[in-house]
Amino acid sequence: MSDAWKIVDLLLSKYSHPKIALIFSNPLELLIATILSARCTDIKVNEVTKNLFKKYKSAKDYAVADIRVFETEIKPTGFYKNKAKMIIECGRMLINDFKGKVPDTMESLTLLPGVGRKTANVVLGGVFNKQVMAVDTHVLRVTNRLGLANSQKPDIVERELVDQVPAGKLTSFNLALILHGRETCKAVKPKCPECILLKQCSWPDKTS
DNA sequence: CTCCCGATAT
DNA sequence: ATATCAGGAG
Repeated sequence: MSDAWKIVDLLLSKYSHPKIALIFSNPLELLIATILSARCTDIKVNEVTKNLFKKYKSAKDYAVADIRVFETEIKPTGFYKNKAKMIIECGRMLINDFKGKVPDTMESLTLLPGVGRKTANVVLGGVFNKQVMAVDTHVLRVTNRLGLANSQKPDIVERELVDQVPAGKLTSFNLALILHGRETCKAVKPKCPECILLKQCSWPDKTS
């Protein structure tokens, strides 16, 4: 696939310096925001965290939180009972096993409840300046349509992309893919006619 | 594989 | 009515 570099360049020229849509000001805030973002729009997460982060400023604040209160505070993000339980346990584990600080390795991050490979990669790329590919629903859909990936399994797709994309551009390409997935290569009614990758795309869109 | 959860778009 | 939304756990 020599198309990969071309696609990377085209997308990065459109989204020159892509940023994470989640609002945060430190590693802990990004970790919590990313856990909350599971199957939820970033807009709703930002609404919730705007108030949440005023109250919860350290791992200990989450560790000692009242679960009932916390559930209502994060309710709009959905799956709130699971997320509340996981985030509070996450705070406890950060205190007990990581001296209250968010770890900066994949192995440690994925030990935390509610943190899978995708969430860990968001944190690694977002605040620890690592070159990573966090495969979420957008990345999965867009790269499969483009022919850059051929799998519905996120960890397989992650490896396929890491193998094809220039190492130094992984994180920015990751964010550009998400923006492209949200604005153009949408799950429902994609805007193929206005897509800058139309020529490199192998996806036969007969619907629109 | 199912479940967790509810708002929004079509 | 149905699909989808920065997924992860059991």
